[in-house]
Amino acid sequence: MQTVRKDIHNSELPILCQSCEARHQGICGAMTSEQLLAISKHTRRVRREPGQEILADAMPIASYANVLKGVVKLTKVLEDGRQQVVGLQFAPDLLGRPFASESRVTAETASDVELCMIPKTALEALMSAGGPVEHRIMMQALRELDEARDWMVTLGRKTAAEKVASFLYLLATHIDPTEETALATFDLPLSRADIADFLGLTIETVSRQLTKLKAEKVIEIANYRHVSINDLTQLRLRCG
Amino acid sequence: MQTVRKDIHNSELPILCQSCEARHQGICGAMTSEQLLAISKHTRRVRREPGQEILADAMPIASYANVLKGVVKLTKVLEDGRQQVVGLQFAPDLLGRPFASESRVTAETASDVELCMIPKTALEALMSAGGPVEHRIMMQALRELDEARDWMVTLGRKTAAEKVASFLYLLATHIDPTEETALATFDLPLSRADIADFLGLTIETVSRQLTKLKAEKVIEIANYRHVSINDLTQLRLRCG
DNA sequence: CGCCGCTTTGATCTGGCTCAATCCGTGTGG
DNA sequence: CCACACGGATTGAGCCAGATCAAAGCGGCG
Repeated sequence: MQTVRKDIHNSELPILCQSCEARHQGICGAMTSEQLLAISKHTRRVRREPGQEILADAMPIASYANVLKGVVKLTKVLEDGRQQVVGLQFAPDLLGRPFASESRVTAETASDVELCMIPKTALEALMSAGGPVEHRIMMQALRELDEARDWMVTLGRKTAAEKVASFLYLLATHIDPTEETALATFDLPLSRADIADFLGLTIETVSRQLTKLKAEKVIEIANYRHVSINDLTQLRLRCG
Repeated sequence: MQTVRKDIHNSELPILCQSCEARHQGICGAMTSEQLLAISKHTRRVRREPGQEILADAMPIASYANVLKGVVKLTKVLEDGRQQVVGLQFAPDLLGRPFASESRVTAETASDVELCMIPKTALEALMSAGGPVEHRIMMQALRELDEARDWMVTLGRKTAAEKVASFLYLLATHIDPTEETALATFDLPLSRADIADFLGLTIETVSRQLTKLKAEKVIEIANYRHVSINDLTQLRLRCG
């Protein structure tokens, strides 16, 4: 699956960075080999199980983190406990709010996740240089803004059936960072409760809509988690 | 109302920029007087009535624009015509998607609006320098991302009553760029239809919730447009 | 095997939508 | 100056998509 890509500078690169997805599309792709070598002395690769908190809302951020594998959900809660997932981060997204002392969201692992932790000071030193690294981070922020606004349409104006279809379509097109086209089969990285919180629905409604898509042969689900998309065009059509 | 603020460099500044809000909090605040003088030769101050399109979705962007006065709504539509307002821009926000050839949203004036049009090439030249101007634009993008995610909670998890209260609270705290505290009285810059599209509700529901807030003495409305907030704490409490 | 947590399925309820009538402020023409 | 028409806003009645409440089903793990 994960093969080491050709890179003319591989010989000068830290071993761990050589096969790293972030080296290509992620922010590390904007660094010179010298910068990469320097920062790699401070980074730390970690693995997290589902349901672990990475950043807490309104808490100081000690580290940024590159998502290397798996899915991280960004959530917000109301005082009374109502929750909304406000974004999903896939490899090779950078986690952490640049230029803010505290996070504005809670970031939690949804699936098994691999992260590359980057100390706040180390990354901010690279950013303040104001070169290609800051630019790459800005591009990610702008992309996230576009995605957030797309999702606002889903939350505000789509039916439950359209919401669930949109969610499956989003996963199919985002879950594999190396793949350009939509994936026909994958494991759901989110529980029904997480999906409900992402779509602004209840668990029961999500379940019923999935059952409906299954009954209509658009998708198949095995073991509650493993999804196969039989008809991607049909799915796209149902996104509203 | 609008007074000329003290600025030690005023004498070197273009006349039009001297009393301009964007000179202070907006992107122009990040420019040197030389840059400001240079770019001011290309900018053009325009006035627009409500309901005018400034940027069209999926269309090339000819110009960026600084909002100097009034409110601009950013909208997206589904094929079947369902519409969602995905953001409101107040002075001194910059309008236009940086580093994209086309807009991802439609921008339309909601109220009477004053804009400072900046040709695409002129602003992008300043940005590619990568200095404080790009940084200031990045800060705006990050703030807009925070706001979009806050609004996702409103769209996905709040009741109609909470949505309307949140909308009024948002206006009270954003409509006047010079004022730090919330405004107790202002004119609604959006029609009931626009408000409904912002909140993911229908016109009728918005109207009923406003009537309810009026009946409960939290607000007053004159002429359908002029709002007075009697009890800001009460309003805040009703935001969920 | 038996418990536990997640998911599905069923029955009922309700907040917000739909459809329809009316109101009201504004602009227009007589 | 008034009569009238028009577009946005309000109000009312009834309905339905999705929420809520409740009861199984199922898979994984000790």
